[in-house]
Amino acid sequence: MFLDFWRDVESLLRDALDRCGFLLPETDGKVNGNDLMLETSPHADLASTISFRLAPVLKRKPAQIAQKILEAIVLDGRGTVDRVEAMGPYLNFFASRRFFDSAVLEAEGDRCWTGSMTERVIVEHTSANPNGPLHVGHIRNSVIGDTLVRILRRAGCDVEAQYYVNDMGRQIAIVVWGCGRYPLDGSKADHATAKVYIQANKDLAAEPGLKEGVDRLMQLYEGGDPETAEKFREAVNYALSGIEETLRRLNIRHDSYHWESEFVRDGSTARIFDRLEATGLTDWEEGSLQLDLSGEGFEKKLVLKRSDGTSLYTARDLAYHRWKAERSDRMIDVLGADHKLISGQLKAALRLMGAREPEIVIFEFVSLPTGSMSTRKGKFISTDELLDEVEAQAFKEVTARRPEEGEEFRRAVAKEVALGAVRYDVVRVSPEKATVFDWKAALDFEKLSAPFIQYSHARASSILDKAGAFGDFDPSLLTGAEEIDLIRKISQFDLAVQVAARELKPHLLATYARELAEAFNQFYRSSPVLEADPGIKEARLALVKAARNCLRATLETLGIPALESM
RNA sequence: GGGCGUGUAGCCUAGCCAGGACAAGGCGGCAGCCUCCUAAGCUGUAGAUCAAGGGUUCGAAUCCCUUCACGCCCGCCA
Repeated sequence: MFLDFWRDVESLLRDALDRCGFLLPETDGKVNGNDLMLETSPHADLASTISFRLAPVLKRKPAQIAQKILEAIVLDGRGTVDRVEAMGPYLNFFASRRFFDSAVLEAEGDRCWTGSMTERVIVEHTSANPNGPLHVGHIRNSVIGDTLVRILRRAGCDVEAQYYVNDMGRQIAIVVWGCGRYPLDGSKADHATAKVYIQANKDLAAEPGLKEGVDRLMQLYEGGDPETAEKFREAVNYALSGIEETLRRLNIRHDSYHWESEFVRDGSTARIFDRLEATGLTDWEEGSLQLDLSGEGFEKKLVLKRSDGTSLYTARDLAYHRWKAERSDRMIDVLGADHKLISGQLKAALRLMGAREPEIVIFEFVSLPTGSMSTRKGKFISTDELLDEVEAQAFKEVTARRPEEGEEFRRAVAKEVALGAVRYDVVRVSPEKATVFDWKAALDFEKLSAPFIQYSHARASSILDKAGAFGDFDPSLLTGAEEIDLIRKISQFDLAVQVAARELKPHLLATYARELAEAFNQFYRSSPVLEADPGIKEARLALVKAARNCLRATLETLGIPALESM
């Protein structure tokens, strides 16, 4: 849809530039190949500022250049471009009626929501330590990760979502050690694990000599002691079952889980040591194996193996990344800001081995008004707690708005609204922004929120439901400003998905969703559908259906349920 | 101390990477709209020296430098 229009504009503009003999100046960073300086604009469907770029080279005024280019543009009257204007230095391109008509037809037919990307992509996200429940800090990882998975799938990619299970770290050894001292109390698995973990940490802090017991467990596990392995397996699976349950509430599912220990047991971590030693950049210092990354801009050496012979996280992670590289065209890791340095070192080490590097999506932290969260100290708001709270609030809202409905309906709607609200609240903010968790904002269901979008979808569904089947329609009757704005927004779905997928920025799709819902609500207010004259009525019904389909595709891509009624 | 990130109306955020047409939304404030397809909606209005200072440019929220504030990291933790 909109991408077709974009391509048509590009080719018109390129031809015109050729005709004028204007050579495009070298732009230093044309990241997305947009050397024609095209952008969507309030003044046109697409606008180009290319004249500004050409001005210094041609030594002429931008407005004159724009005029010159305009005169060289040849419209054949059959494509998606209707007309071009030069507004001073700006070249404004407008889509044709044919374009809007076909956008309505395609969207109404509901078969136009998948892009043409074909890469195999592995997205690793969440990967929280199985030592407690997901807290509101982890949600950011999970929601950004899952939304990226959905966006890339929508763009056409073959995506596998992976959870990298840390079963070899100290935190887990502490859990296993703690389970030997305290019983799990029968509460939800991840929460029960956290209680043991928190208590074990208190004991360790109070009595430093106890640390030896934990070290011993780690050595036994890395050495492959069967009895110890069984204890770890059990503890990790137990905690993981609770985490999975929470992810399910967030509408998140991983395609596969990969345990760190797999990469020790199959010898691939040992091969990492060999490969890195072969670079000549490693050293044995006091019995530990260290990698010198100063050539890659890292001051401190990276320790790969402890002096007791056990491997460190990064070493195992290197093996995991080599494994992923063999099975994908792209690897994407979603990581918290505290992983910035270590992920830079990981990439550097992969470079040294001649292996492909992952693309890292970093998100900044979510903190509480009282400070940062900590599983170890038991200082966190769990995702379960948040979802329960938001669901309760949503139930109150539904009850106030739809008192006539039965409890089952209101419960079901509250659940979907809460899920949407939480996901949208996380994904609408750009990942590099640190945020402070705010109960009031989390419980607000107004315009800048999922319920706003879900509500638009429900309104559209309700109209279609009341109308029943409708016959032939003529989209060219849709000429009102609100109608055109809505069609334009619908047509831009492919653009929104492509940009979000290319730049790995889920929040762009959140913005698009808000704009789409807004366009629909404005249309809804200004244009009666069921009461409209014959002809207009069918055309508007088709537009409502197109909008409903587009809203549904958008919500689905955000992992938010599209409700028929709320 | 070094590295990375952030700083946009009372509050929360988009725009910044690839500089251009009036700095865009939401919350909160004020004023309107339910004899009409779900008012979780729509319309209008007030509110911003885009942290501060300097520089580059025809043009800077956007690029460069300096300063300040906040966050994260600098472990034989993950």
